[in-house]
Amino acid sequence: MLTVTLPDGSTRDYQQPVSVAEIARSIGSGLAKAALAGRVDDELVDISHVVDGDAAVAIITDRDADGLEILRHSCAHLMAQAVQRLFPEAQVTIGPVIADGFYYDFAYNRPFTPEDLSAIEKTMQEIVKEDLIVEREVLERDDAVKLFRDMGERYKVEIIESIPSNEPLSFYRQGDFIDLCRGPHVPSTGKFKAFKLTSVAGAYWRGDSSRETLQRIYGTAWPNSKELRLHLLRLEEAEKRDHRKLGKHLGLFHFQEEAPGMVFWHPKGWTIYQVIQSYMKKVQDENGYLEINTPQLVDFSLWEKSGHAAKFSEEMFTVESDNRQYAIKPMNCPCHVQVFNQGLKSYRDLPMRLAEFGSCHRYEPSGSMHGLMRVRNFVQDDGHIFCSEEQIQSEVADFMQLLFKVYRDFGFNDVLLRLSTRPSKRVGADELWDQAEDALRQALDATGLDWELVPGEGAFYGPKIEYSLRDCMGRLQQCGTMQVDFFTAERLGARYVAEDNSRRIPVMLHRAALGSFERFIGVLIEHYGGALPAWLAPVQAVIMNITDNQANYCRKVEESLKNKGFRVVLDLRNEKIGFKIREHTMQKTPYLLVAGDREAQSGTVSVRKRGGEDLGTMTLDAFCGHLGDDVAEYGRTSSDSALQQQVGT
RNA sequence: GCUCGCAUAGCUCAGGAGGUAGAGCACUUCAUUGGUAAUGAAGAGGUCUCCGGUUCGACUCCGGAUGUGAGCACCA
Repeated sequence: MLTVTLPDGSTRDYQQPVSVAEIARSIGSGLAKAALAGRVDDELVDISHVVDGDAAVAIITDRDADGLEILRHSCAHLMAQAVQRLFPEAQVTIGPVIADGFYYDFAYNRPFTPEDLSAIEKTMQEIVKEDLIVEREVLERDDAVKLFRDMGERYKVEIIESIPSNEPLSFYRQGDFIDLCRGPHVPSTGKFKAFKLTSVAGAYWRGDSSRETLQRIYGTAWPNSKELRLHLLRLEEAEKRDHRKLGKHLGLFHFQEEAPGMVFWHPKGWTIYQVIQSYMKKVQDENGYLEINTPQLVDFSLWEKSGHAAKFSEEMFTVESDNRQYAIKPMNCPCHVQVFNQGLKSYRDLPMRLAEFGSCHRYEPSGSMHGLMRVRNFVQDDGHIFCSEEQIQSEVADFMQLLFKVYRDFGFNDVLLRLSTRPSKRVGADELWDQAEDALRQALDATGLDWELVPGEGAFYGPKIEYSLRDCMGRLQQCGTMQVDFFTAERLGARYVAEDNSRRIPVMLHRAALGSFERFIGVLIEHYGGALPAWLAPVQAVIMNITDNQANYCRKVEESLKNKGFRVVLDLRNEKIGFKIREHTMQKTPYLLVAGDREAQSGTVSVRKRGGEDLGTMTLDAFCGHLGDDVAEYGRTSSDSALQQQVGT
């Protein structure tokens, strides 16, 4: 006799051990059919799993997040089986679940082509029709090694051999295909309803660039074809919002072969950049930062002293002049220490917050560059806070307030916080790392927000908090950073006089809110799909005449709006009004002002928003008020966001 | 940097057994002065990314370089 408690709190008694599938069947035949797996006392299991004691049991279907993940993981197996049917020489390696789908890496003597993908997809459909039972088996490690060695699957053998020998290993078999897997999996291959193979790419075996390249196939899987279609639609939408495409279309910037990874900003793009920069300048002023500016070229020896050359010399641009080796600065920190070092500093000077819109050059690997998102020349909204150990926490907390305000003004309410701790290659004593990591941990806890730990991803000189924005497509964009550094100040000889007249080494906090202007603008363009809010829009309003009669009136309107500080342009071209409306709508100008004879006579403008909304005819003053309000709103959206409630601002 | 693609007019893209190319939009000119997402006509515009090779002949085939795309790796 055993009692099973279901998620709704109800209980069911069974006379003898019972499988999850049987429990599902005893609840209802519909559920039995939909069952993909089970959750027994918080552990995910196959539906064949037998419950032999009192337990809390939930039936997992594809409506469940876990169920969808299981479906996708099983779909990776399905794909591997199909690949091996079509290409018996292909060796299997690993095939995990990723966001929205899965991939599987194969070792094969040639890359897969798009034609191969459709063939594989077809074979997958066939296997689905065959509705093969998926069975779990447990093998001893040595038996497992033998099994896969006999099949000639040397990658699997390597994986199995790397697992401790005393662990029994589970395998899943479907027809003639067997794979090492923790599971659980769907009960049979008939359970898949909607999947699609999306792309192929090379990937390194075990993620190690010194090892062989495998052929990776990406796929996506959903509970039904409608959701699959929606997903594909979302991908299309994302493609339309691609900042590289919009940057060209809206005339914001360009790249060219002579300066790979470096931006040529056009007037409109540069306007956006300048608006953001003056906004950040203001925010920093209000928060006690002192803006500075430091040289582009700095003798290589400084980078040796700071420790950057040892780790990044390959990625630094260098210039030789007068037999001296200079580096084009890849970062601003060492220069900021030089500013701090001028004059004897007292504890009374701390915290000293130095900020610079610092242009940096880094020789990024060619394959890593991506539009504005990853470039070789970028400008950070960089800042270094020199402080005492006691001041770390409040400085970190203050910075977070600044950061959340900034993000909210740009229209981002969802921020993900991650703490990256000591990497294997690092400088300094572990006790200092303990201290630095603790300081950040406490600062994170103090926000009351959730945060994630990412072990081993810190900078070589200290742990860091990374702030990622969730954009409107649900993607995470890492922008802000806060890093605690106990080493650089010491290496570069920074000292201050403490209360007891001793010389102490200041702690250095490296911080940026936007990260880089380039990347941040890229994120903004994609987040807004190019339709930037009025405060950021390079052109806030366009004034259009209907016939030449109103040209002078339009010029007056332009002048008066410009005098009020608005960014407006005139369009007096000899074109029909519909044509002009269409063009400026496509250029995503927030406000389209039309002036015909009626408006010219009454001193008004007819106002249309880029979305097509007609605000009617209003006086110029009324429009100025409207636009002024809109600009003052920044990009702030829903006032009830969880983030705002939690940080209480 | 690695794997595999891609590179044709300002932009978006066609094209051809290897015989130096085409559309739409944009641009210029002319006509048109029209009230909320495309007025009409004409014109101009190209060393088909670059360097080699094969060939009577290469934009097309082969090799390389550069840039770029999707991933991977990297990211102070």
